[in-house]
Amino acid sequence: MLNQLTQLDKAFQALADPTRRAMVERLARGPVSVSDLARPLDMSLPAVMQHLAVLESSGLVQSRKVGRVRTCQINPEALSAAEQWINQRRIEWEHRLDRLGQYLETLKTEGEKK
Amino acid sequence: MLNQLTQLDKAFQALADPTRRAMVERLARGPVSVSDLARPLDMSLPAVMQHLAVLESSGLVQSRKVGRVRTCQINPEALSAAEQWINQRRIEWEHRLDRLGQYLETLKTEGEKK
DNA sequence: GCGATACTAAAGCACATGCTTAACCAATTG
DNA sequence: CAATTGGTTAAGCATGTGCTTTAGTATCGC
Repeated sequence: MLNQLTQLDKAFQALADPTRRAMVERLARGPVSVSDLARPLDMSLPAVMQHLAVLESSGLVQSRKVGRVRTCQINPEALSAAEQWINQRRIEWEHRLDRLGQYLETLKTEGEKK
Repeated sequence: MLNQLTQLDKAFQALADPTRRAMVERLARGPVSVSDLARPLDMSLPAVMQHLAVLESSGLVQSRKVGRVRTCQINPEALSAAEQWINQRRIEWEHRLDRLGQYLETLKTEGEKK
């Protein structure tokens, strides 16, 4: 719960870039090699490598090299950590609205008693 | 679905900063004025204003000024847009694993027939 | 072994980000 | 109306980000 905050920083920052989101979208359909990952992207291979490094250091993606080809995979756990942070804020907000609604309802019925 | 990509960039980028996440956490518990929002944060008011500007341009937060006090509120729609993007990638990945599992299961029963 | 393939490492550069301080304005409050 | 409170603007600066190019180093297929 301590260093995890830093992991959230990294996860959201990784997802903030459209190129990296495109990479994640591709990886969600299955593991791919670096050069396959790079093929549809309009930039140099080193640039893609740098994006991959960001994704890996955020924990969103893992990769391992076999022979000369590095294969990348999504890590759903890191993905759901980010998802849950957002989810909790939304839930919290909605509960607040519920309580507010109940309160207003109380005021209303109190008013009717008079 | 077109400009929304840019909105996703902004939403994730907004959430990538721990100060801004702290602000969102505070706002999830209810609307607050700018100076109340700033109070627990260890930085100048202008710095907080700049973070607020980022949150607003991402659509995650809305604010309006009455008299001399600006009150900030969370916008759950923008929050859930980001949440859903992540969710879809995770779902996609899990479905892939399901299909893979079924395929392996098929291979297994095929093998048993022999 | 030898060329092609698949990455990797390093340096450099333009632009964005996250602060700061120093004014400044506009509603309240006494 | 003067002082305070709550917010805003602008400028400046250190550091970070997203590329590029150039120059490698390991495999792989013949």
